[in-house]
Amino acid sequence: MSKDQAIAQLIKVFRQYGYEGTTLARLSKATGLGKASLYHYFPGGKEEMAATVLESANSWFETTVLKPLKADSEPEKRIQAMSQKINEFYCQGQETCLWSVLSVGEARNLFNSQIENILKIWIDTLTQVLIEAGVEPQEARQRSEDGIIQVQGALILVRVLNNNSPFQRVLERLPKVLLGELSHLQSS
Amino acid sequence: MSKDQAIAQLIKVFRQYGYEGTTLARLSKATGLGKASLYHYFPGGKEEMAATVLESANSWFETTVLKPLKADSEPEKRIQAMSQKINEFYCQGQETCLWSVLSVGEARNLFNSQIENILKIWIDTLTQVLIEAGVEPQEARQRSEDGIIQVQGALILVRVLNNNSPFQRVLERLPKVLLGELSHLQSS
DNA sequence: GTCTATACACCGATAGAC
DNA sequence: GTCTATCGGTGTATAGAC
Repeated sequence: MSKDQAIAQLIKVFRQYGYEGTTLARLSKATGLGKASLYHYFPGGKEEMAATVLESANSWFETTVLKPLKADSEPEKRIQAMSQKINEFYCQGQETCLWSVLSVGEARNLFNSQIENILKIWIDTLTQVLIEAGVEPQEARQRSEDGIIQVQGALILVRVLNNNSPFQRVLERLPKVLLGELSHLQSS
Repeated sequence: MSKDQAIAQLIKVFRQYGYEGTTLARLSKATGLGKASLYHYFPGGKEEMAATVLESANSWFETTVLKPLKADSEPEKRIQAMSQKINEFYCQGQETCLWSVLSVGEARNLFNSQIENILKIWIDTLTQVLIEAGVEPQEARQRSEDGIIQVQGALILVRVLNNNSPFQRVLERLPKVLLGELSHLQSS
């Protein structure tokens, strides 16, 4: 198993159990590697594994979700592309958000600056698209934050209710919410 | 220190660290009681402490947040009262939601049914108020879910960005969002 | 690179004195 | 009720054979 293949398995464990709930035994079982083998790939141990997994997720997010936002097509198209990729990123809402689970407890001290960075980049990128679509800058920023709020909140509801339809609903209307076609959330 | 006073301290630890990140050492430090004293109050150990804390939070939520929703005043007033109490419940957004942290990892197996119950009651109660306010039943349910989604999502954004203004904004407009005064989220 | 074996700290939990 | 002392188990991490 290559390092990249291992990372793909590790991320599932951190997502499901959070940082403190993730044990080397679970990581070992998920990858099929012994503990000592994990330390061969990640000499820094659990903390390095989490950091690597987070870096990998952020990188995937930037290239797959954010890059299409900076494309040269109409803002509407870009936002729809983003919504689709978000759906993939969270596996139709069935997967917990790595960022939200790594922002609690001790993990917060270790990783929150990385998470804060990527989230701010997301907000900024989305804001820029909305501005290009003709939305006032301040309003654009609020709507961007609101869109992300809805995605994150829906993930929690899905997890608790064991039903991913709220997530699907949020994603489907996300373009309209952002572009204001529902006259939604105008600071009014 | 009485048992109720102890519970008030325990809840802070579980909120901050989640279930697996909460250790008896931290619970002991937060309450000022030795581990053995904690076992005197909670013979079932950490699991019983978490269950008690969750039960206490749910009870507070039902009497403080949900009861006003069933009052005999206008729906608008009731919803505004709810928003105020939610603000208290989450300490102006500075406190993590106990439900969301107890719905990950192993804690999910132990507590999610309790959390699912209280969340469904919240949705149902809110839906009923909106129906009384003249909203169509299906639309009322969706808006109720959306309101809760926004509260939960805002809490995550606040935690990651170290800035509680998204939470304040969500709470301020919550009545309008629910009552549809922003023509918000009509299934259109 | 992967394994078994192991070191050492901390975990949840208990015993028993006071 | 609260404490100190301690148990068995598990946590992270390492050593060393292959």
